[in-house]
Amino acid sequence: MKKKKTTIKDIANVLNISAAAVSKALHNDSRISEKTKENVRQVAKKLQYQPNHLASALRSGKSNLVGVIVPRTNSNFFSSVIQNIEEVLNKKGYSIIITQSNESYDKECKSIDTLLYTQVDGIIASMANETIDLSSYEKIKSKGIPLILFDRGENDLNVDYIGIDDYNSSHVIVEHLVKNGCQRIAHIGGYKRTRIYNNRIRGYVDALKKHKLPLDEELLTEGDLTIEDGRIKMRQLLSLKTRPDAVYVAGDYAALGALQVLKEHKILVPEEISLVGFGNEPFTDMVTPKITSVNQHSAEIGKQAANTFLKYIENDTIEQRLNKIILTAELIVRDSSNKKTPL
Amino acid sequence: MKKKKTTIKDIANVLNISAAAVSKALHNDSRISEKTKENVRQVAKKLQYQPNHLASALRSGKSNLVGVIVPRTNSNFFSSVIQNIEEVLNKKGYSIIITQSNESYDKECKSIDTLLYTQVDGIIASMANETIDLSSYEKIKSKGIPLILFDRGENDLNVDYIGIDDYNSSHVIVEHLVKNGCQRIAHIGGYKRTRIYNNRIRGYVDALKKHKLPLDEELLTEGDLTIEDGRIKMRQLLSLKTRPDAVYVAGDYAALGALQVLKEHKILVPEEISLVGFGNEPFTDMVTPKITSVNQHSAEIGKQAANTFLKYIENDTIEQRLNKIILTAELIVRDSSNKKTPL
DNA sequence: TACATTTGTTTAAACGTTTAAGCAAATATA
DNA sequence: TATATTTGCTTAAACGTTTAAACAAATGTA
Repeated sequence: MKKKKTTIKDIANVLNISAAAVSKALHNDSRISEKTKENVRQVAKKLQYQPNHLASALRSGKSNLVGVIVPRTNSNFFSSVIQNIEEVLNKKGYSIIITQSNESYDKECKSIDTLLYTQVDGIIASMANETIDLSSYEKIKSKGIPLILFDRGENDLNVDYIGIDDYNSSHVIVEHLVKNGCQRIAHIGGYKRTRIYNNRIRGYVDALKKHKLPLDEELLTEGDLTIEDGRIKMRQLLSLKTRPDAVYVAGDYAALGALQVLKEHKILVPEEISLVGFGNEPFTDMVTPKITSVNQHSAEIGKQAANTFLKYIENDTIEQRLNKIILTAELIVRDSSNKKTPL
Repeated sequence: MKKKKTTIKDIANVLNISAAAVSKALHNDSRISEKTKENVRQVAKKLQYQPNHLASALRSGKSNLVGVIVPRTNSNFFSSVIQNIEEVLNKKGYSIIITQSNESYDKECKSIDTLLYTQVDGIIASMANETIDLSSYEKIKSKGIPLILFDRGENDLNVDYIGIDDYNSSHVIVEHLVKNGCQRIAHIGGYKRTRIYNNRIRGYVDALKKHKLPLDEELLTEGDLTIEDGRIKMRQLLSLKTRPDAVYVAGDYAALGALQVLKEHKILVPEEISLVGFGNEPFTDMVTPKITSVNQHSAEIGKQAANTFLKYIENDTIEQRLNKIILTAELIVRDSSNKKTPL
């Protein structure tokens, strides 16, 4: 059933030249005559020659493949990062292999093994929520393969990282809420063990201090930031003796869950409780009221990650080390926190 | 900088046996003694041996890689299909390479070339909206590589296809709207050249006939079904002399755009105009009012696609031919079409 | 004219596996 | 005991490229 594939040798046979000459002709080697090159191109086309990546990668030690690991692809942030990585790398002759960890540590380890096995030339990754043990990532480093982290990183790995300033974003958000007259600001946060969520929490706490607002343990929660998590945490906040007058949620999906609960309780947003999300997912602009959120510059992150990888490829003497590129996030103020009659 | 990678030869040298013996030991060949196998395993572990996929794939002619082509990954439907494909294939030792066409024909061709170049053992694809010329897909077939299409297929390719019954779905939707008292049903459709959208349109037209409803050209539009497209088409419909009393949109994103316009015009949904989407994207359940939509069985489609591929791998004497697996879609009735006082 | 350089090609080895074929030693069979 | 079979390994070729080295022919230089 399997059709015989055309190889470089088949072309060589037709033209009565050596396989080496064909290879060089296809790579536009200066030592091959224009005439031979033209002949090779024609025969290649006629025989529908398709180079065998496995063979060339094996021989040259370069696969021209880059692995990308993301927690999931069905978020706008990640798919936009991926698209931009791909755009930059394709131009330089690289293809990308996308794998999803589904926020699972086990799946992430398997993905890393698969990518190493496939002999990728580099790995660009955003870590799963669950990941604490870094040995899988250390393995990548120990093979001498460039590793670039984005969004979800880890200082201890001592590699490049591209992300936004989470700590500062929290400050900007709290400041915005205070300006709108909020005094009792809650935070539905992610798990502290994930660096970015920890930074958002630290930023939240410090910003409250800065504005001399009470830091109430009850107003600070940790979770996985799914829609359901947002619903649960919001219900929890509503059941407090003194409800918050603003909720800053560390992820848009959870913010959406929170909004659903608020609407179910007929609580006016932002009049009674203001709401701020994080990530600027498209739906934040679609729901009623539109949710204030933070733009994470996914396109820029993708481009920078790809370029960082290319930097190592173009100069393989550079040793990898902790090198953070921190972008300033942008608060997009929408209805959910924009009171008509601010203080 | 590059660390030397451990090969099968390194293990062989340590144990003073041949590389072939090591290879066989690692593959648990029955002709290798338990003792040697154990030794090999230990040394492999100590030297951190990682098999070189390129070499084994080149030699054995099997890459254990399957290419997946989707228009985009940031939709719940596609990312769910992908996740299920991956789940089934991983169990059988296959990894998947995901590529996005971004609905672009050019990008799709490039993706196919990359996948063929990477020597994937099969390709599972959903075609880009733009794609009319099938030569790229013919190329896959001509190489004797199994090709499985899902959601967006094409009869002319004569390969396996897994999808839902679009034609019948339209009937179910129209029936539902009629039962709710709607008489003038519009359809914001996708491009006719894409088979699934064509089927939805045909189903819509035939269902109207069946219920003896007027078929008004003005009520039937074609577009790319983005949010913006939905907004434009909805505005168009509202500007008609006689407005529709129901709108069936062939995609959820466009349905969302349509809903936004309806809300901006303070039109009551479903009281004045009923709305039905397609795809059952999570946000249909999040907006107000919740949008009635059609569940496309993404998980099932993913699993069936993967299993169809495996069928060809397990028995390579089967010739590929047009073989459709059509799943029955499920209408999820929500607020946007559920009138409190139906006929 | 004699030698050096350039041009256009070939030869052969290498990349890291897998695998068919071969072979000696151990074990089974008659 | 002689022969057949099994066990446990080795040898060597192969997969389709790339590339360093070699080399003959053509061209340039003095």
